[in-house]
Amino acid sequence: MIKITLKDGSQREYPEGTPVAEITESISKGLAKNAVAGKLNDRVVDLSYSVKESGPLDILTFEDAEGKNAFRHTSSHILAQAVQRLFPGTKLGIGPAISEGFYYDFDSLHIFTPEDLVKIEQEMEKIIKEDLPLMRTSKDREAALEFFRKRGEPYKVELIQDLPADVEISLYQQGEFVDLCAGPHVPSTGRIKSVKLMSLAGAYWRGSEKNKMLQRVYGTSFPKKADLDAYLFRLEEAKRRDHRKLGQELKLFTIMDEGPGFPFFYPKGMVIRNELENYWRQLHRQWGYQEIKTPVILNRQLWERSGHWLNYRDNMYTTVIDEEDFAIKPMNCPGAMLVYNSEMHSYRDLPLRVGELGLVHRHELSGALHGLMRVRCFTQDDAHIFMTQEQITDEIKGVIDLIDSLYGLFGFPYHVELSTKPAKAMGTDEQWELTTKALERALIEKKMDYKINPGDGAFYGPKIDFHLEDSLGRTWQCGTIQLDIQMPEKFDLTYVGEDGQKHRPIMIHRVAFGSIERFIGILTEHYAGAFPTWLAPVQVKVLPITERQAAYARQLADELFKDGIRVEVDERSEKIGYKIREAQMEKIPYMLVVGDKETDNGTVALRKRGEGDKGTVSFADVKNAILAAISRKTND
RNA sequence: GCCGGUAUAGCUCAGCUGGUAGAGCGGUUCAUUCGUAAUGAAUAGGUCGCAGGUUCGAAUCCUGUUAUCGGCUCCA
Repeated sequence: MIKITLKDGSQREYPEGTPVAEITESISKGLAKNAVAGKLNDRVVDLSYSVKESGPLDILTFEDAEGKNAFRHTSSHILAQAVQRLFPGTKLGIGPAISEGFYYDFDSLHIFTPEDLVKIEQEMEKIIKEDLPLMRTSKDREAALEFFRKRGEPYKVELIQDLPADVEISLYQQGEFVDLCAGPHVPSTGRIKSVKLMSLAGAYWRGSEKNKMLQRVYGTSFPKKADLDAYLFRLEEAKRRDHRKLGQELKLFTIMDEGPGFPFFYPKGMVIRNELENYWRQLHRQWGYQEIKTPVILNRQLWERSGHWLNYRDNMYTTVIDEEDFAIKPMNCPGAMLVYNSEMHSYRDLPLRVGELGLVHRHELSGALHGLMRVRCFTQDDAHIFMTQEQITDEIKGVIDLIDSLYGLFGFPYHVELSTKPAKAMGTDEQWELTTKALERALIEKKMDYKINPGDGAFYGPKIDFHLEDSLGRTWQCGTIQLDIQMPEKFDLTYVGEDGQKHRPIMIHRVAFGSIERFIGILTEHYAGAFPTWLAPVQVKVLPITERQAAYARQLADELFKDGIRVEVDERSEKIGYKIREAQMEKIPYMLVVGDKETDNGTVALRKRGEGDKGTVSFADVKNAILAAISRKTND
């Protein structure tokens, strides 16, 4: 007999070799219906797995991450089976489950079209109806290689060859279809109730551009049709929030053919930018920063000295001036170095915090461009902090606090990653060790959860990256804190210590917004275009019901304008419903409707975004409420 | 950069198998003066991304090119 401990702590005994499915059945019929896999002694297993050892057992359903994985993974096998039925000779790449579904990579002479997806989906539904059981078998290495060679699956052969020697090679079979797979899987294809193929894409074999490009089919699946519908609805909602669409509709920015990756900002987008920058300056003043501005174009020698010419050349735009090479800055640091070096510094000046809203240009691959999120020119809210070794931890902690307060203002969830030494890097391992440890210590002292991102540091130093989560669940790197002892050496930075000797400062590079452009993109999606009043391009719209109230409307607007409020009057001879509809679509936070009644007694009929008609109120009260919302930067 | 899709008026899109361009919104003008998400009428606006080619004839077919969208990170 074996002893099984269930999630609730209760223990049950079963004869050795009882399948997980039977154990599940004995616990609850309902659970058995929803079970997709088991987790025995922390190992995920099939429901058909015969339990031979005692230990804790979790029954996984679609609600569990690992259960979802098995469910989607089986879905990908069904996809591959359908494709091989419809397009015989198609070679299989890999077909894993991913966060929102699954994919399978195929090598086929036939180029798949969106119409094919419909046919494949129908074939998949057939396979689901056939309710084929999935059977696991294992083979030794030679037999497995032979098996896939015979079936004409070169990619599977390559995968087996790369498997570690001691690992069990398992196959899963459903009907005529067999795939190399570690599992686990749901017991039969009939369990996949609702499946949908989403898109087609090219993908390099094993993710390397040196390899052949395969055709990838993306899909998703759910145990219930309603769940699929809910998922599709969420995708639609995400599309409605897409900053590229909203940016166009709300006239915030545009990207034209004439400047791929180089965004234009319209007046309304500039309002948001300027508000963000104003707040940024206010915040940095509080945190003891100074501000500078360095040139966009600087000569080649500088970039050679900083190491960019050697390490970052592929991403840099260059130009020639009077027969001399120049580069358009991809980073602000070398300029800041020159500023630091332009005068002598005492230890009394340190830490010296120098900020710069610097416009940088980087050559990104054309296929990587994406609205404001991935561009070829953007404004970094940069700063360089020059300090002594003793000041490192406090300064890093200060920057973490600054960034946290900035993100908190918008209510953004974020997580932190620590990126370590990349392949292409300057400096010794000891230097990297020292700086990486310093960053880590600050994180530990701040009691922050973080994940290590190996090899993703800047070429001059390790970094702490802040990743925001947007409305699509994608994460975007925004803030970053980089610790650097390379640049101060390259530029021979010094300060005079208490001892009257010259010493080498250590430097922090850091950004909080990251890129103002990207941050605006993220904000747009976050608020679905309904920016809080302090950021809204137009904060108030005064809507006279007829021409008779035009003078009163203008008078109100003037008063608001004098107090710095961004206000417009809609004096067109349209019906009030039409004016309201338009203001609503522009996502204006406050509408002041004025008719004869309001004109006569000096009031307004307030309509607030998201709240609708608030009735008649005194103008002074509304004005004060608006001013308060702006100055407190309320998330309204 | 690579794979696939897309490119028609300011915006969103229609235009079947090739016969020389259409709607709605928006703009302008006029009428209307209206109480909480679209008043009516008239009118202007496009060398169909660009360059070649096939054809009597190309928005439509072919080639190239540019931009854009999705993907190329999730590893049996």
